[in-house]
Amino acid sequence: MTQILSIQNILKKASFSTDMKESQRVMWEEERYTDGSKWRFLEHKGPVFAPPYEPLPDKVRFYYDGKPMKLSAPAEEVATFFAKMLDHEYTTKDIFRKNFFKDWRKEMTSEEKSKITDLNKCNFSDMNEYFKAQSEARKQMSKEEKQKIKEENERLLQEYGFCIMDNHKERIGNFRIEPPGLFRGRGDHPKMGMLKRRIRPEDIIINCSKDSKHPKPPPGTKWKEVRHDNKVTWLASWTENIQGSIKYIMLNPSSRIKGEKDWQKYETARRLKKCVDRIRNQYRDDWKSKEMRIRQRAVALYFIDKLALRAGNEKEEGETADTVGCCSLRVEHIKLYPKMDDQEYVVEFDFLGKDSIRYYNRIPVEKRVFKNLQLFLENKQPEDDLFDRLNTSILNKHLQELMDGLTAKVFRTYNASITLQQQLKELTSDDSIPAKILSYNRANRAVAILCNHQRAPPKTFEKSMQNLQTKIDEKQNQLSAARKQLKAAKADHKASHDDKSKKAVEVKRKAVQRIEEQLMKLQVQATDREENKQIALGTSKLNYLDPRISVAWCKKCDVPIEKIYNKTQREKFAWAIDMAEKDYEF
DNA sequence: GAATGGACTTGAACAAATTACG
DNA sequence: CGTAATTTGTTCAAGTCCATTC
Repeated sequence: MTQILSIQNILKKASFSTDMKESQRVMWEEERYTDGSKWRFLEHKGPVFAPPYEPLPDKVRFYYDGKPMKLSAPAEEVATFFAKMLDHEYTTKDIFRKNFFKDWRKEMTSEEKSKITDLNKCNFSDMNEYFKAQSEARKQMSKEEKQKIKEENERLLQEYGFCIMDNHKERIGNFRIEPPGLFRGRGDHPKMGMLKRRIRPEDIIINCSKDSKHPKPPPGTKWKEVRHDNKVTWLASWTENIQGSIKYIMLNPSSRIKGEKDWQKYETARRLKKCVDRIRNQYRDDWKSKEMRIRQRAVALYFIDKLALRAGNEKEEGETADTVGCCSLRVEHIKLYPKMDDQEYVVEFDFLGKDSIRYYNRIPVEKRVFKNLQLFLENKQPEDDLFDRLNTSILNKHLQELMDGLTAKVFRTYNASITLQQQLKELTSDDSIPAKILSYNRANRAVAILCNHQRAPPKTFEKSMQNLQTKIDEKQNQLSAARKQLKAAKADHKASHDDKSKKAVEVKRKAVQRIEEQLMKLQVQATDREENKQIALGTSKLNYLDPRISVAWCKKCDVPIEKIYNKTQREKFAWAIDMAEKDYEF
């Protein structure tokens, strides 16, 4: 309770606002509650369901064992899910095929079931061609047809894409129900290929306020339930059939409820900044503890702090891909090197983290940490837990005692934001705007590397790099040509000393200058792109970097905010754009 | 405490829209 | 102007963390 109250007080003091009028801002402040409720009034139109299945035209055939076969509608629908994915690597994977086939058979009639017994004898290529042709046809549609679709989408957005929460019209994040399809788990997921069933109104729980106009279910259907729970922020939910977890319809990041939460997150990280030295001293001390659980806790916290690792909750074995975070690291995920090249006490990490993204890092650690790790590894098998006396619950309980509201993920936020701030200070030159933006991207990149935000190198990367290089070469040729011309013009002017030739010199000088700038811009672009090959900047920008740092930097360096944040990002960070001055310190 | 459920944030992949280019 | 490259937006899976129950 004290925690909630203190947050409320912070909210009140800091005049949280976007581009609202003063009167509205006061209203916002009055709308914040101390009892854990999230809203007083909530009205919306309910979700938009996936369009019903449209059977294939008869000419599109499915072949079993070389012979055409007409499928019942339910079996055909599931078959189309597979047919659409034929070019995808998924359909070559054993688990995917096995899971798909098992679930597909459940949708078959008994005749189909007895006939179709081997997926390898199924030929979906005709269906696959059909869908390719369809999407090609969609691309070839006339301007008018495309415009019509766009207008229909816009109408749907206007009708279902917004809700009223308290006194504001807010954008909904995901108002469409997920369509049925084949589950695409990441990495080695044991459930990949399973059928994600179609969601019906009878599966949906609606959440809205009692005194609002309740959303109407589609004709002839009913909601599973209509409830009025203002302790939560979601508008609708349903239970998904793959993991049995709940999915939600929630508001867009631009909404008050998400913005305030985001702001709180950064305020918590700033509070960590004030006491991080104390906490670091504490865990360094704990490396010497006579209790094993405390040493483990302290080493794990060191990793979370230094390497920005995720907490690492336990996962149910066999239900998901085998991935780990800090607390769930196993012996097989680290290697210890007392000496490596010219460094001492090197730890090599190699494991699959969230989304089965590989984390690989070699890092020298302090001797005490190294000795502790050796101790933790004693008498263990590769598949044993590295921190056998620790889990995220224990760790977070400890962190809560060190600072109000502190959890493992706050370190990620804190280290990301503080790194951006430091890097911006270090890297920013008083150069041209493109050079400043390169500096910003480099600072952003340092954070993305810290957080291990990777992306698959774009398919066309090599080619686009080459194209850019060609352009640079061309520009260089242009430049030397322009310089020659300038020289000639100067000589001409020296000879004639007339106004006309003087003007010509000026014109040529300008031309050289322009080309130099263009060349510079291209070179900067090439550097930026090369450095960004496998790094994804978006995730840290959206989730880890206190936007006020970026806003302040833009103001200080005279960089228009539009160069850093696009429209959506400006909407999400409206509160920060409004709040931060050029001297803002994280 | 361990297991489970629930709510919410984070994350890469993919699709659509927009911009750059020949 | 049409096409290709790039950026922006959407999707939905996969985490974190907290509350509840036994």
